[in-house]
Amino acid sequence: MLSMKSQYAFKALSYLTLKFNEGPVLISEIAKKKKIPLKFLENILLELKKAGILDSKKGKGGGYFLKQRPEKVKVATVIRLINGPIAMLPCVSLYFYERCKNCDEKKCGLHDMMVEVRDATLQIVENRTLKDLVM
Amino acid sequence: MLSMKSQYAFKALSYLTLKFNEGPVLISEIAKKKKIPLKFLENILLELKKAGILDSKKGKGGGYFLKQRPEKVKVATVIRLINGPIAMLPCVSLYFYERCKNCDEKKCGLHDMMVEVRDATLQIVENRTLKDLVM
DNA sequence: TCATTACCCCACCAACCCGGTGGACTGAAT
DNA sequence: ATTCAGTCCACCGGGTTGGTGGGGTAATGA
Repeated sequence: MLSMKSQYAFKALSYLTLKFNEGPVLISEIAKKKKIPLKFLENILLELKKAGILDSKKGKGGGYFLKQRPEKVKVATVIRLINGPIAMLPCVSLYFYERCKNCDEKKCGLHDMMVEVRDATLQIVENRTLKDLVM
Repeated sequence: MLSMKSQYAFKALSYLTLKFNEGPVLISEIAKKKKIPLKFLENILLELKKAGILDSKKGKGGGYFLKQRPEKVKVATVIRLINGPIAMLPCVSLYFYERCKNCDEKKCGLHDMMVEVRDATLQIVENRTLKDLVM
């Protein structure tokens, strides 16, 4: 399941997508409109900024805004960044791979099935962007 | 991600599937063969029994065994039991549904996408059984 | 320049979950 | 009665989740 943090991230990003090209948006505005705890949102936005998804401007008239066009930001990227692995097992994860202990991947039925699940999921989240979230 | 507990559950169930119709299997045998901490495995098997997937026999010659035929036990059932929801959001879960707060399901882009992910996943795990894990 | 604005950063918190352990008890078979 | 093996319950350390508080610092604009 996606954590609260991930859900907040998507809400905030949706909001910033709608406000794309309208200049910086205050954290407090996003927090209020999307009903996200202010300080918690601060952390999330900062993390998204460090990952290169958002950018910010300090001082009066400052705030956060999308660094890239909404259709350039894949949903999968955001999930991996804020929530972690998309796959159901470490041994089938593309970005967070870890070998199974005591289990031969070559002939593990669970492994094979989870590869299928992973691919079916990626098929969707790798091909959707922030733009799709607000349409 | 599936928890260790879930992975242990699948390992144990695979083993019991191979030993199907050979009578009760000792917890200690499963623990040893599958390298699962004994006491932890105890809890897991008990949970699977309470859910009607396994049955057990006490005393000498006792142990655990599958209550139903391996092809009758869906992977999805085991995941839901030991790991919890399969969906990525509470508001798209079929068995663990919870309403989103401050988010209209009718027009939430994330919601719609997660319904797709859920269905793609269920397509797989609802149609695979313990038997498929050992083939 | 200088105050204000608003992001930046760090430390901390309670509650919960995960992975696992210890010990006592109960029921069945010999 | 004894032994075997599952049942039950309580507990535990450590990590994660979902926050909160407070001060620091960079940019703005008057």
